[in-house]
Amino acid sequence: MTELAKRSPFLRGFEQLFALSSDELDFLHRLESQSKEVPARRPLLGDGKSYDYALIVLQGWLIEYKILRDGRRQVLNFRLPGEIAGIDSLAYAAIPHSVAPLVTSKVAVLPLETFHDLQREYPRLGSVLFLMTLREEAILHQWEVRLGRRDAYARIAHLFMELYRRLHLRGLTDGPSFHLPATQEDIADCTGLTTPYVNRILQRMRRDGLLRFDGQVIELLDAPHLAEVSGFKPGYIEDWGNGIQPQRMEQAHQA
Amino acid sequence: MTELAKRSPFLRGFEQLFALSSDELDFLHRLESQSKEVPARRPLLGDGKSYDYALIVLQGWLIEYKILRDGRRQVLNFRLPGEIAGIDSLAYAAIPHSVAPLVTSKVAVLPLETFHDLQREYPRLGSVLFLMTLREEAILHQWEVRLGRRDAYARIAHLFMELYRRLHLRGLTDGPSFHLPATQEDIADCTGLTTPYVNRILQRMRRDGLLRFDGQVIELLDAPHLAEVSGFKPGYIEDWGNGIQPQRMEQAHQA
DNA sequence: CGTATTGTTGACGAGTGTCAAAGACCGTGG
DNA sequence: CCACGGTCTTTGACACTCGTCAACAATACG
Repeated sequence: MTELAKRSPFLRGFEQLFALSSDELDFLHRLESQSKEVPARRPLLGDGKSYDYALIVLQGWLIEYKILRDGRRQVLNFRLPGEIAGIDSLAYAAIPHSVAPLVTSKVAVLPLETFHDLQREYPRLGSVLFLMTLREEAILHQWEVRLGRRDAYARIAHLFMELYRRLHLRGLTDGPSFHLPATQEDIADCTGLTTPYVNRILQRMRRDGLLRFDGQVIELLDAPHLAEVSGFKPGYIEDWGNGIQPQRMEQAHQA
Repeated sequence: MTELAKRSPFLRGFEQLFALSSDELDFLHRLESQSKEVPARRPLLGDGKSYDYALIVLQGWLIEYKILRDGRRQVLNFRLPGEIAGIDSLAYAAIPHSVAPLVTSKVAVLPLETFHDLQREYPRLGSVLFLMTLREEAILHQWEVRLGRRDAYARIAHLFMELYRRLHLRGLTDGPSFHLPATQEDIADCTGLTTPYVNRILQRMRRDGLLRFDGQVIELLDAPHLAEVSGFKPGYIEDWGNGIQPQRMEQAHQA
């Protein structure tokens, strides 16, 4: 149990799906062992450039984003501990977006060559990565709906709900609160809004008694109502499919 | 060559990446052989339901979409010939979106079991599907940018450019024209706009001499300018990565 | 030929964006 | 310990893109 609590979120992502063989475990361990700390806000991967590796997030928060010609920015997704950023290096000579940490974070390099080894020699692990990618897609679909068909209030509420649940699955929430190291500008660039407007909406949410924040800690005071106004349903995050249930996180949480 | 021109878009998707062994070819052929015709606009997969199969599109146009509680709709993506709809059945017990054909189309069923066989016995094919999924993701990223950070004019222009290039890769364009079996309401639900507004924008584009359409055929009169105003860059569609170049399509095109 | 679907138009209003300035906050160095 | 500079948040006044609603025209379809 203490043994298990020490698992990185990356390893837990696999163990949620099945028990790892010791070979597989070794392999994943080796991957993680070469981790390095990266400073906040300094891009790790640049749109249009070539890389022969992807990044495994071990700690912290990364964003994937694009900058338009006129300087506007759209955040495409967050990358939380246990997720992989930049796998598209596999499919593209020039990756089609940038990646940067929001705060000082810890990442491990995953060389494409190693990735191919993984696919060849540990097909079960390969399948898991494939599944992870499919779940990524489901998340992106939600981002599309949010951007295309929800108003500002619902967009922000929905984003917070999503982040809360994603973090919760990883044992990274604290009761109804979580740490969100994003500026209002970041939130604006996630939701397709502008900074001043995000500010006004956040104030309204506070007045409505839906949330509270000091510093970078957000507390969801009324999650059910937030879910209601934003049309948030957690299925795409928590439905683990095919009868495989997510391992209970309480252990890690209270560790 | 005539041999090759007869290949389905699905097969060609694989052959763009490497030469198929005869075993692999047989396997894919068997998949396609069980195709059936599906009528326009009648949903094939329903949001929240369970399926033990995905669909390979052989002919026609499908959309993936979500309906919100209040009836609004967001189209998430198109599925063109050669693509697979509903692979998320793999990752979710309840798929998180609906799928429907825009017009009478031809699809083949891909049982999940068969999919697992594929992954096990034809790892190279599995890799291709993985790559396809990564490219899906890049396309979804573009949809996010479009919805989040472009105005109505650019959204529509960008959408048309994307569709044109995606179709072109499959040899489904006709010079500067292509068949788009979507109503203005469909376009509105792709771009996060409303039908009347889409209508007005389309008129402006016509007046600006950018495009023309009769019936469901759209002709791009000034693709460079369309690309310019919408910030469209085709890299995410055509960059085939890792030195693998897309097979020339002219052959199929003029067939 | 009707009848349903799709496209088109108008008047109006609401939701967000824009721009610019002022406060709050926070780390840093003197 | 306070002053300073930078980043982030908050505010206001105003403009404008886009949505809403409703009617009508055109087109496809059976």
